[in-house]
Amino acid sequence: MMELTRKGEYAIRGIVYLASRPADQVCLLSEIAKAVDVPQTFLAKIFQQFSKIGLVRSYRGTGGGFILGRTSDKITLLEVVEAVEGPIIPNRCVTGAGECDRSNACTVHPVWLKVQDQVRDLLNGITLKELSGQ
Amino acid sequence: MMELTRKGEYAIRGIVYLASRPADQVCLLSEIAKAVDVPQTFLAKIFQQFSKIGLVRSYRGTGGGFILGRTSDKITLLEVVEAVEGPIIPNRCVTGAGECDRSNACTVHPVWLKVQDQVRDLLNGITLKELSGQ
DNA sequence: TTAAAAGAAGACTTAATTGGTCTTTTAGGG
DNA sequence: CCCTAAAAGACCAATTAAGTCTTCTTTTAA
Repeated sequence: MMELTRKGEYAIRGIVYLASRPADQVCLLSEIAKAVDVPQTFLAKIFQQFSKIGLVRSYRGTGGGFILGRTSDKITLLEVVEAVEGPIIPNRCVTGAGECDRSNACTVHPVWLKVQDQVRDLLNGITLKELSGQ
Repeated sequence: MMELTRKGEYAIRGIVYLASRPADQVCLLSEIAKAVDVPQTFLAKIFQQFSKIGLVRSYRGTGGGFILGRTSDKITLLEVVEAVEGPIIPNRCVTGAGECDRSNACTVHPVWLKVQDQVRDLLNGITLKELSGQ
């Protein structure tokens, strides 16, 4: 339970590697994929998601590649994980509206809320800077 | 991410219902399934898993059914969840031996360990007694 | 204007989830 | 001793999700 998918694992590996590179120079996807041992085609989609929400900035064409969208101390592990895995929701209960049709009886509800909070807090306290050992 | 599967949801619903019933009388699977609105065939498998690890005790034949394997204050939500969803492991890293072949570089490892600990602690602190409102 | 690179869409494969069915075992009651 | 109620167990099937690869488009520096 609670296992990260490959996608999430790859996402973390990839962006942590990017964070470990000089901040001012673009990094090829092919380089990242090779360095962290992830299928490049898969990593491409992951970085597209990152790009859409500004976690990374992309440059196309010759000399293109990726750089971080913000400095590595301003990007949290929570953002990275949620970018590709979706929001952290231990149970349909905690999503709110109508999802928990048994809400009256659902005594488990508050427990999941607490789990959600704790995990989010913890992941939110970790930045790429720390993870990349800079 | 971190979402419980149906199986986990059903498992909780089912055993919480059982905990809400008189402790000294066996309860039919068909009754539980109907009460918590879960396919009986699916719930059967879940309760078989419960039975194997002693979370519930089963009686076959006429007048058979299920009762809790221990009193409801001695069964935690963690046990229930792990019984059907497997151990709480946010990332292959924390499983130990060889799973994290990149362990040297894996700075994320300790974070997942912390997540694992926190979630396990929290779920371990909740008993069926509380959940069943007794 | 061409080659390098990311963006986008989708096809395909494999694995997990969510059930169902049918047979077997166990136990109680007439 | 048979019949019936109930869980156990072994399969099986549909659906969904995960993971991977392919192909084509768009952008842009040289």
